[in-house]
This record gives sequence, structure tokens and C-alpha cells, in this order.
Amino acid sequence: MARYNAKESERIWQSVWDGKQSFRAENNSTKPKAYVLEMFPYPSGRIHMGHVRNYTMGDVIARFRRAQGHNVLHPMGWDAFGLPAENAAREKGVHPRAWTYANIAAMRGQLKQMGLAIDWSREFATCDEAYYARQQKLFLDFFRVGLVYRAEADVNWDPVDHTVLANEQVIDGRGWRSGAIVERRKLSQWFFKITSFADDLIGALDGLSRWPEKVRIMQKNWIGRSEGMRFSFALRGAREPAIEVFSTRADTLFGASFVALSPDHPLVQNLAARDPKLAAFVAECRRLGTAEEAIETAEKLGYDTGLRAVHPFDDSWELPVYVANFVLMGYGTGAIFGCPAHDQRDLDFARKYTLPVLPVVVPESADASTFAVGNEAYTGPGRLANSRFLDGMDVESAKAEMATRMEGKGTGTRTVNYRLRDWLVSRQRYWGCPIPVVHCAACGIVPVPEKDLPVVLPEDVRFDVPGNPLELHPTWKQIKCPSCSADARRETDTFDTFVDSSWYFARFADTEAEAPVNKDAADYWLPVDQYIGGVEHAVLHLLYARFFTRAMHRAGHVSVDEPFAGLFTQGMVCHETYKDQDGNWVEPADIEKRSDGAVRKGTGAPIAVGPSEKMSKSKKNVVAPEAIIDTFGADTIRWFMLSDTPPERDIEWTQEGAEGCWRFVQRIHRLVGEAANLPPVGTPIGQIDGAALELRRATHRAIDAVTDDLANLRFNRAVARIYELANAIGTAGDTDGAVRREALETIVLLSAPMMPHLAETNWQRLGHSVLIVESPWPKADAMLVRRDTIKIGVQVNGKLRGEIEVAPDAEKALVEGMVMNLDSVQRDLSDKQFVKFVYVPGRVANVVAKIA
RNA sequence: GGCCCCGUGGUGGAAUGGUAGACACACCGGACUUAAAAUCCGUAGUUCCGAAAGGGACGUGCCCGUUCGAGUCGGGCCGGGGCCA
Repeated sequence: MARYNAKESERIWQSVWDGKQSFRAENNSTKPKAYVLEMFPYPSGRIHMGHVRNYTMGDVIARFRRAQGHNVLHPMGWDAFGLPAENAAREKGVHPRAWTYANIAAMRGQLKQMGLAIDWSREFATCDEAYYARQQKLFLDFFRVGLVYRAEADVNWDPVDHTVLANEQVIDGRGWRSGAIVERRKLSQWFFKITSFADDLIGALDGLSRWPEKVRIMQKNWIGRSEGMRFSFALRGAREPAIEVFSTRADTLFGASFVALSPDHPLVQNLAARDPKLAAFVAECRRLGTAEEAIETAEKLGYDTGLRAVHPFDDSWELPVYVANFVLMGYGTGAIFGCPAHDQRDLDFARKYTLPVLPVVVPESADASTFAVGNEAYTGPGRLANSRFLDGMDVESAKAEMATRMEGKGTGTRTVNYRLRDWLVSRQRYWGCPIPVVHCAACGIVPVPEKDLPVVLPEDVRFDVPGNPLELHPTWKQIKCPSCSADARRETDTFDTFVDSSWYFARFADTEAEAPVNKDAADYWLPVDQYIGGVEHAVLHLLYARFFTRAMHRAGHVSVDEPFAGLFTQGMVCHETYKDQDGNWVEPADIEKRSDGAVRKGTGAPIAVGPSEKMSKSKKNVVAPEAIIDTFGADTIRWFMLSDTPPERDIEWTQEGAEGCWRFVQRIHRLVGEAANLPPVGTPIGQIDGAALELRRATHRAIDAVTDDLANLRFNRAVARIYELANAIGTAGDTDGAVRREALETIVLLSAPMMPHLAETNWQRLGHSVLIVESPWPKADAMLVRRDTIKIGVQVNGKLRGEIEVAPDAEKALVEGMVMNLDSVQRDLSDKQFVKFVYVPGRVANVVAKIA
């Protein structure tokens, strides 16, 4: 019999599905809807194993839901704006547009080779004018409803590349590309008011029951809600206004030993204007950049302004006012009071500048008169001490008392503060969506009128000089003010690419719509029922998309607040690492494994095998999906990605594993091919017993288990159940024809979402004229899933002593009789005294006895 | 430092508080073959007793607890990873 020709078969079925438009989603359907979405790829040029794993999982769910009778939306698009295209332009002289679309074409071809059940009619790229034009319209709508503003902000500025850098692009204080020392600069930037939804973005997390707990916690931490007090310190004998601070620990106010201002605090700016030393200190602080991690780990440095602050509860108590590098302008008010005994950063600072460290919270176990703080601040619970009217209270009561007193005097207010900052969306780059705004000397900021949209990127830009090509373009930014017609200047910033990916799922509902989002279609499809992607997007992308959905709701584009009802974060794809004797990384393709170890192909030089790590170019432990698909076909690589390892964990790619998958593909093909004399399709099953009945039971148990496993994304278990059915078919041998047909049809149907081409081929070989993608999911017969008799373990005092076979509903007394008659039980009980008999129906029987 | 996740054979991993190791990979033995590949059959946690058939003990990172019964639940450690500091 001919072996299964995967290449040939896959090509054929892909073109059949394509010709029949098998995976088109209907916007009008009476079927239940299922929106299955994987995070869309950046068009880097070729797909990698991570894509294969991600899209295979999504495809299995999409095909499974389709077979179960759902109207499935499973689309694909391209997250196509971004810096790599500009880098390619600088390095290779190719235009970002040409580079990007060529990459998309190449990757589309590779994804199609995977045989994904995608509605390609809805495909788009975020760099398509049709898409970013609508994004500009959304921006104007957000502007209209008050969710957009422009403000000065601290940014990481690369003085060589003339651009703003994200925190992740600053490495050891230097620009990741130029290597120049990054400066902190104040620039006018565009912001989305994500903080106005902060409370709701936290509160709604509890309702996302089909999200991983881990992601919900990460988002909660990221938003960082904290309750505290806002109050002021007056300055003694100074003209300057009082310093307003925010603190979550107002209970420790009597332990205060200094007040500290952010280097970016307005008061500091004023003081620095007439104090060159302070100005120099501020400049020094700015060199740290804006990354919190850098600020946290840097040495705590301060500058004594000479000002003296007055304690809010004691007019005679003065505190020094410092400028400190660890105080962030963006958090709270940009000013704090320092209580060294109960805050580690304050303690580090106090030790450096020899300021008092007075404990005011004493743990229950310690003695208030002797309790002292060494090099570790005490942040735990306890009783207040050295704190006048707060003495003896616990921390929570003291906070409440402080709040009541301050609010009573009108000197402070309870405030909720967030770690989350508003979203800075402007980037000084070319390959992004232009922000549709005009700057006019007379009118200020003027949104581009909708009739003038889209603001299209110019094609004739140069990348041979540093800086923003839009800024450098000779004419593009010159425009008349839409409001007063005077000469004005176009905004040359483009959007952060996270904006592009914050609403694409809503566009998929209707990619032809004139409006950014077809509300009726979006109301039908949203929320996404199952979203799948890498955990690295747990915070930013998923938080931005949740914000955007709320903003779109407010602007009238959608009716939901949450974009993704179900979220699944899949693990990475790993591979062993290899090094030669000189310590150079070696690619898996150059390795040959022998019984005595790994060697380099050709030369036979010894190779050291290292641990399995995430596939990365730098470690050369990358296996190209194309090569695998070329050798074994798409079904084999898909089957591998689903087998053995639970989907949320990291999977290790191995050549042996891939070969094992390939053998199973062939085995199914052979099982179907070897099945001689099958009765025609639809032949009813008559009276059966013995091996035929056993096979039939195995078939229906497989349906039952695989259905449940796929519904819960337990792909590895579903795979194991299919192997079991294959083993059962092999064991059963040449039994009743109709039963064998049922078993074979079942294994083909159950494996179809995972190995769709193989399934289609064998479905046809079994005599079906309807495609398997148009065939319904099998149903398990409960009578056959249930067992007539079951084997249960017999224990004495919890130790296994034997096994008996009983009916699932056998009476306890009957089971007890059987158990007590077992020789092994009798032997064990010979020196013991019977106490009681425990029987868990269908599970276990346990004789409890004590030593006589 | 805080919070969260994980720790099971040579390997990936199964296991609603109920017979630990399903299923797969690798290894080994056998059949088929001139040979190899492919395929099929088989053994396989550790250890002890036994010629064998069998039988016993131990076993899910470590310790303690709850329970008739713990990989699973609780407490405390150790190790690995993640997030936030």
C-alpha cells in the first residue's frame, strides 16, 4: 500500500478548501457564534515555531467549534507598522512599505502551508491605508469625548538618532541602536487617558473568569491602585507655596525625618534657576532616564535645598527639604515625606545623609522602648508608638484616625493613587499611523477634519540622516490651518504601534465597513471567545486593548467593555543548545547524534549539548518550520505542537519527537487503508459482543474524552486519547465491519481539527463524498461510555492488597463479602482486629483494622 | 523582600482526596528482511526473596499535620521559574 504523501495531499486539500471558501464566517447566521483569535504576527519575513504553536492551537479550536455547529470567525492580519521596517530601510535601502508587504506575502504563503482554517477574505495589515485611516477617525472620536490630551512629558531622548526611546530600548543608560547616552527630556507628547478607566480596569478583572489568574494579577499590579492621603507641608519663612505630598502611610507621619522632592518638581525648577549646584544635581538625575528599574537600583542621592518644612501636627517641628533622585514626578504629587524606619528607600537615604530614624510602628512581639531599626525598614503590622494621639493603635486604625483628623481640619484628603500612567502614544518615527492633527500659531491644536482624512504617509522619505523622516520631509508638514487657513504645521508624530493592535479584533467583524467598526457586526462577534498568545503581552497589549474597547464603547463604536472573554497564554518553543570546542554556538541542523554523544556533521568534531532554551538566533538553536513542513508536512508539525506538553508550558522541539509524529500520521493512514471489506457508509451496527463491543466502547469513550479535552484546551490529553483509540483499533483486529467502520471514522473525525489534511484524505478513502470540514462532530453514546463492570483496588489500612471486578452500582455488602474473601486480605488481617469497611463506589474498597 | 506558579521513571508528561506512572519519546529484546529502513510483538520506577510462577518492601523535592486513604488538602523548609519591588 502506498504511504501517505503529505505534501501532495496537503496541497490538494488546501486548494479545495480555498475554492469552496470553507472557512468564511457569516455575519448573519442563526448558528451560535465563536470568535477564535490568535495574536496577529509582526511581518518579520518568516514564521517561526512560536507562530506554528500559537496558530495550531487556535486552528484546532476553530475547526472543533465549526464541527460542533458554530459560526466561526477565525481571521488573520498583520501588525505591520514598527521600527524594524525603518531599520531595514536604513541598512538595506529598501522602502519600509516594500519591505513590509514583501514580508507579508512570504509569511502568508507559509501560514497557508500550515492549512489553517482562516477566513482570508478578512485579512488586512495595520499599515494598509484603509486601516490606519479608520484609526485616525477613532483618534478624533477619542479626542471629542475627552480621552486624548497633549502634555509635556519626560522621555528618553537619543541625541544621536534624534528620537524618543521606549524604556525597553534603553540599555545601561544608552540607546540600543546608537549607543549614545540617553537623556531625559521634556517634550510635548500625545496621551490617551487610560488612567480615567483605572478603577474599572482593575474591577472588571474579577469578571474575566476565563483568563489565567497570573495575567489578572499582573494587570492588577501594573495598574497599582493604592489608597492614601494627600496633604501639605508649609515652608518656614519662604515665599514658595506649601509642598503637597501623597502617602499611603500617613500613620507614620510622626516618624518623618525629611521631605523630598522629585528633580522634576516645579518648585525645584524654580530653585534651580538661582542655584547652579542644584541645577547640576538635577541634570545628573536626568541622566538616569525614566526607567523605574534604573531609578530603583541606583544609589539614593539627595540635595539639601536649605528650605525647612513644618510638620502638619507640630508647628515647632521642622524637617529638611531635599531633592532626591528616587522620587518620581509621575507618581502622586512628585513629593514625599520620608519616614526611614518604615520605608526601605527612605532608610537608605537617611543613613546616607545621617537623618534621624525613629520607629513609630512596633511589632506586637517587640518592646516599644527598645525596638530599633537597623538596615532594614520595618513594614509589617504593629502598634503605633512615639506618635502622640496615635499611640497604641494598630496601623489601620492609625491611618483612619489621621485621615479623620486631617479631613476635619481641612488640611488633607483621602486619595486613591495609581501606578498606571496615562499612555504616551506619540513616536517620532516614520513607519506608523500619522496623528491627524494640525498645529496653528493662532488656533493652537486643530484636529484634522474628517473630510480631510486620511492623513497619508508620504512615500518620498529619506533614511540616510538621523531623525524623524516626517519631520525632515521638505513639504509634507506644511499645511493650511483647517480652522483659520493660515500657514500651519502638520503633526509629524505617529502612533505607538500598540495603538494599531488595540482594536484590530473589532475591525475583523467587518473589514469592509466605512466606519472604523461596524457596530452591528461587532456587537454580534465581540467579545472574542478565545484569544491565544504569548504571556509576554500579559500587561501592555492586553491592557491597552481593554482600554481601547472601553474608549470605543464611550465613542459609540461597540457595546462591550471587555474585548477578550477567554484568554489563553501558550508557552514558548525551546530546543537544546549546542556548542563546539571553541565555545561557538552550533545549529541543530549541523549536529549528528551518536550513541556516545553529539558531533558536528561532516567533521565529527565533538559537540557539547546544553540545556533546552527558548529558540533564538543568538544561540542558534532554531529549527525552521518550513524545513519541517517540507520534510514531514504540516499535519506532523501541528501534531507535534499539540502532543505531550500541556499548552501553557514550554515545549521542547526534538527531531525524534517529530519523527514519532510522522510515524503516527502514517499509522492512521495505514489503519484506514488496511481495513478490508468495510460495509458501506451508514451501515447500522447490529447485535455485537466480545471484541466488537470492546472496540465500540473504546470508540465512544474516545469521543467523550476528546470532546471534553478540546473544549478545555487540553490538547496533550486529547492526543493521548487518540493514540489509545488507535491502539484499540489495532488490538481489535478483524472484528465486526460496521464497528470497525465506526472506529475508523471516529479516529479520523477526532483527529481532524489537529491533522486536517490527513483527515480529509482518509475521510474520502472511507467512502465519504462530503468534506470532513463540513461534517459534524461525533456524539458519544452514554450507554457505551459507561462500563458494566469496573476494577477497583482493595486496600487494608490504605495499602493496596488486591483488585476485584464489580458492577459500578454494586451493593456495599456484596463488595465487602468479596473483599473479605480475598486471600491477600485474610492474610493481612490474620494479626489484626477488624474495625470497619470503607467502600467508595466505583473507586476503592478499604478495610480498616488495628493491630490486635 | 512580597505575591504567584512549578518540582512525579532515562525524557515529555497522565492521575474529580481513592489501584501513581495513562499516552508518547528514547533505550533494550524478539519477529520479518541477504541487509537496512519501515512494520509487528514484547520487557521496562527502585529494590529484596524465588530456578520459575509468584510474592514482599520502598517510591511523586524534604519534614510535619489532616484523613479509613495524600502526588492531590493545610503548615514549615529546599530547589527552579515568573511578576512586582
